[in-house]
Amino acid sequence: MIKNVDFIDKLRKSGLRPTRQRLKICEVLFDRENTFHFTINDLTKIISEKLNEKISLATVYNTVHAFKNKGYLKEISINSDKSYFDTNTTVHHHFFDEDTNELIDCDESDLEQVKIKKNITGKKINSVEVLIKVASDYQTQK
Amino acid sequence: MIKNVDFIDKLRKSGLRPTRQRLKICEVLFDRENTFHFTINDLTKIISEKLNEKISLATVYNTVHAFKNKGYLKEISINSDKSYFDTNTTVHHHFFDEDTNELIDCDESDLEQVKIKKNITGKKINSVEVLIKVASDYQTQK
DNA sequence: AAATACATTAAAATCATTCTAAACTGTTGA
DNA sequence: TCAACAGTTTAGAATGATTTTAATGTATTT
Repeated sequence: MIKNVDFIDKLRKSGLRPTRQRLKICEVLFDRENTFHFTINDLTKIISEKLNEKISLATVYNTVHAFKNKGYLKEISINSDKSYFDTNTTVHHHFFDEDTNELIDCDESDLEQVKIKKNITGKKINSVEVLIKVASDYQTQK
Repeated sequence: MIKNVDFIDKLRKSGLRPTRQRLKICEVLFDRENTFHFTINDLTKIISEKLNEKISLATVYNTVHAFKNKGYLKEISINSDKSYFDTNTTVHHHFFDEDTNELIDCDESDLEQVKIKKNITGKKINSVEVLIKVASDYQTQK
């Protein structure tokens, strides 16, 4: 379990004031064993239902974007109707379960290094991301 | 150049009535040499500015979704604020130019086959998509 | 050509996200 | 310590993409 002072420190070092709201959100996002994937909606629900805290929706958006800009969160695009965020900010790939709308991290050993043989003149590669969509065997392909 | 009768035929065979609006949209999307990537906004602009046609926005959405459902278009998720569509419905990967917001198809030879070594029990893989984000050399990484 | 089912339309509704401007709070430094 | 300032939070309004509604229009069937 991570202590609150650690988050206070982390926030201060990033030039973000450690407010009650930001600390609560830190607890939800970073005080856990595993990578956490969420939408703003998920996070808002956890805050209000599980923690019984009242944080304005605008603040949730502000905070998540602030954390993203500081490199503590990564935004993932699966479909266009919603943004997913990931507490794992390393370069990695994903499985996306179309039955449950759940994102699952791939680790190093799950797929072989993606080799790109062409590059676009004058441009550098910023990221290479693989998204593997899966669904139940009996389902029809989308 | 593809003839209108071809589109009429194609639409009928798909169980879609060949209306004036659908035919116009077919011309824009499918009467071209290369793969076409677009947003609803792009398409609407072409229809009204280049073709001087008036097609209701709802119809553009309806038609694009109908074409997608029939497998004539593919939806691509790059970022969450907009949907991109692609007239190339084969399995293929993309470069995304972050300077211009332009999507570029990869062809077979641009990258080596992506090998997935793990699979999720009870689930089958529906798609494997690679997105390579590029930007000008002098730009800072996003 | 009537009847029917499918399509189009403008406008309203919806949903995620961003903006606004006022109130609030952490931090700084006298 | 406390005033002043800059950074934050907030509710509610605004925005922008997309969907729905319900009325009107049109292709197809008989």
